[in-house]
Amino acid sequence: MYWSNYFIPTLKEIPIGTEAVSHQLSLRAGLVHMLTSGVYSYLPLGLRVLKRIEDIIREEMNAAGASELFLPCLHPMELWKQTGRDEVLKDVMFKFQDGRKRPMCLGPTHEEVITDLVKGFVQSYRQLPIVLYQIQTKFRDELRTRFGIVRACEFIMKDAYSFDRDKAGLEKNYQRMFEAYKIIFKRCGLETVILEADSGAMGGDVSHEFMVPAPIGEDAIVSCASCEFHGGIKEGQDEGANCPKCQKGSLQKQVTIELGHIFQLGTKYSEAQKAVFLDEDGKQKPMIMGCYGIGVSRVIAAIIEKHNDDKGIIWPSGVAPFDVEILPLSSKDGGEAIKGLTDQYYAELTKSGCDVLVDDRPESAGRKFNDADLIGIPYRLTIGQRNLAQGKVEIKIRETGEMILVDKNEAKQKLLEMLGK
RNA sequence: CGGGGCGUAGCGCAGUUGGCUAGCGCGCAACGUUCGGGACGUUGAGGUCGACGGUUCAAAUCCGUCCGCCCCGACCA
Repeated sequence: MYWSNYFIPTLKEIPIGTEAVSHQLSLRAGLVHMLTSGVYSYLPLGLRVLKRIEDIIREEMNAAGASELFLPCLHPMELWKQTGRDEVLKDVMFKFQDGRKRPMCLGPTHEEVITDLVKGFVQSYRQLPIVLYQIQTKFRDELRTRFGIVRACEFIMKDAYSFDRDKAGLEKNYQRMFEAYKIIFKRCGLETVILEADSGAMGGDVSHEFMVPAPIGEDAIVSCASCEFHGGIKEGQDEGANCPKCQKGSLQKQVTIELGHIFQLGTKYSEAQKAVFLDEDGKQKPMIMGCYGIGVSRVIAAIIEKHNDDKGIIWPSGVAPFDVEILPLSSKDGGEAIKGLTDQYYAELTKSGCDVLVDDRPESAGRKFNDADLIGIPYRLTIGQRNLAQGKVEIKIRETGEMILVDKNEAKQKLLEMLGK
């Protein structure tokens, strides 16, 4: 991709009305744009990151035996009445009437829709278990939006649902999802704290939250300094109190962002919606359900929150919008050689499976360097007359700031090694 | 939904005890000079001062109502 032919509107100054680093940087690096409070467009660079994260999620969900589908955003209120959640969630639902005067809402979550779908196709225990997931926009009428895409009215979520014939099956699927989540967040460059949690309006008994400690979190937790105990702050432990688990360490307070939440739902929805199957013993039973969510757009904010410096974003390689940025410097003489080499690297690296961005804009060196630091591509290949006169080009590693001069004929190989391609 | 802050050009801001044609920096357009860490000069385009109403000879500035955005809290599948 050539920058001059792409759309990366970077901002030099910090936008007004932003406090969170991730909010500022997602705006400044041209990742997202606010339409109105809590409603964001994803610009090309932001969309690339989103797709990288989605692909990681897809790989791990598929590996865990889940099948991807895509459910509607438009839901008839009739469906929500079946579980009574039209009342429970009435404050967060965007509700309206369609042209035929049917009461409708924009889906804030999809338990009712998926249960309705599955019950129509499954009659026998032989068809279970089933695990389905989707990556889709959710709509919640948040009175208080927060920190840009961290808490928005319209956001992207991965939601998965498991259907089992018995509790043992549910526990097995739950465990698989639990393990998949750990891998997903790790691949996104995030260290998570896993917490046993309340099921809230979702219902069910067992539930775990995947939290990332960050200054802009919405939930406070306490962690033990000497064992791996974590707990919600609501449980009443004070900072500095003795750990209830090991009795030795003192509790430290942390603020966290919730990125994932998984639930063992049981039969709450299947009973209400009559999603039943005929078991081996000839008896009709409600399906045992679990649901598993990840706030995908929120993951972007968490990554930026954890991976940045005063110059900008530092993308972990697994989610970076590009692998390499080639930065040719304009020059009075030698311009042709620089351009030729740039195009050659671009073609060769692309052919080798790298996503490459070329900053071919006729801008000053300083500006291009600063923009490169801001958008945070892991590796930068600088081609300038000064080094080229010695037959060298420069590779800069965004994370460490390390700069390596390499022979121009070895740059491609070196980069492929660094990228592990 | 309670409390606080803010709203002047695409972005960041000044101007607010009422007073001339509303200003600065960045960005943008043109030309020239530059070219390894946000270059320089010259010229230029760009504004319902958030909206509506009021006070006044005169309102970005004072008063009222509303709208929008941000932060804290309540809420949060």
